[in-house]
Amino acid sequence: MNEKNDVNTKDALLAAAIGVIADKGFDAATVRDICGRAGANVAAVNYHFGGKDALYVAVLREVFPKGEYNGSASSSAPPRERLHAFLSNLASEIYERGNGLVAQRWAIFLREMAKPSPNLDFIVRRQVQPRADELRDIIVSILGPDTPEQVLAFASSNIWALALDHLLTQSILDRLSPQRPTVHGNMEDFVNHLVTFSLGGLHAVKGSS
Amino acid sequence: MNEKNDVNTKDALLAAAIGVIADKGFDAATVRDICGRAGANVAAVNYHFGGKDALYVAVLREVFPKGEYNGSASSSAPPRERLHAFLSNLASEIYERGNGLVAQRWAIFLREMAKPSPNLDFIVRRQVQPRADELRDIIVSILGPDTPEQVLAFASSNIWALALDHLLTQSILDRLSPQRPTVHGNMEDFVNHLVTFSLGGLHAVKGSS
DNA sequence: CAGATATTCAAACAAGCGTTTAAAAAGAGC
DNA sequence: GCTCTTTTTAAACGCTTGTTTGAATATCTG
Repeated sequence: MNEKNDVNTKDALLAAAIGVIADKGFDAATVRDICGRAGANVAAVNYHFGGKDALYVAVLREVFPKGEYNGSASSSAPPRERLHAFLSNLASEIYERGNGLVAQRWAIFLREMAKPSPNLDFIVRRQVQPRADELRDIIVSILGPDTPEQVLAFASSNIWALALDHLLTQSILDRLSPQRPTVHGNMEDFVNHLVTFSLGGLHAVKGSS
Repeated sequence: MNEKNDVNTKDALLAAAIGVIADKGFDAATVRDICGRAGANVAAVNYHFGGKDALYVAVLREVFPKGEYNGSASSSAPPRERLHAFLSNLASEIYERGNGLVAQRWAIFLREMAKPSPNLDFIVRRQVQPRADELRDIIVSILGPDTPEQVLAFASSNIWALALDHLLTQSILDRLSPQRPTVHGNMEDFVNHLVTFSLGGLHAVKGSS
């Protein structure tokens, strides 16, 4: 059967694939590169996973585990605190340094967002849906239950955009103002700014509807 | 020399390349596809441009012409009006329907943002810089000249993120809430919402600094 | 018209891709 | 220790990519 070296090779392939795909994206990642990093033969991917596409699916199941996200704060907490917990949690994940699994998760998510594959549905279900549900709940608790659907949709998009911001525009900002203050060194400032800006925007929208 | 058929073929190649690259991105675009659409031979790209990379440079020079952007509103107008003009102009460009040059411009910009090439510097200089300068000026006129640099940088990023939002997250939103109200049909609502939300956020940030 | 130049074309090239093959190596069960 | 199954391996396959080639065609020049 399969016990010792099998598991090692298969796991090594999976780990290598996560790294390469997070770095270069699925299209640019080559089977030879992945097998090279895993110390395995070129044919290993096909033997253990059945092909490059199937390996990608296995990678996504590993990187986006089911039912991992459980919310940022108690739903009974005051709205401002809930929003702060939500944004703080999101920001610390997105802007985390290093090559940990969380960073790779958002890197893969970003690439799928820019160039969707059939697997984006899966990623959205695992990664975005629970957070989006929570955010919507927080917004309703701020704007009130009678908020028009369109305002709710716009506001949700707005706060998502604010949180994802640097993830998406980092390449631009590097070229636009290379000496700008980094987010990493001012994470607390950044999150507080986000909360203040978001709440200001939400209240303004609430008053005008 | 080159007068009739040369110009025709060269222009046809350029037009075809713009379309294909805006659709699929530079990497996924093949010279055979481009030449096919242009009704030219496979060797035409190398003959007229010297290679695929050089063709891409020519495409970018065509799509991002120099000195095209002249600002959205008079700098003497009231801040709210300037911000409205700025966001309205940006939104109408980004969310414009059809395959016009403006739509292709933002499509190429999005792909470069997600996967930067050495040419992103050029695009930023032509496409982003003038708008970013104007936006910064508008924000200063709202927050005041003594605003800390960090707040200014954060606020600029925030409003850029709000404007680019749907361009970046459209693929997500399609999967998250397929029946959401479209932006295209409510452009005026959307822009007004953006202005209100942004001003609310800015004033909140101003008060807390 | 002739001759030089510019352009098009079918074909081939080298390199890289994911995948397949068949034999060698390693391990499991008795 | 021997047999059967699982895993690894080097080599090759078929395909697509961007690019090159050299001959054929078109265009311009004097």
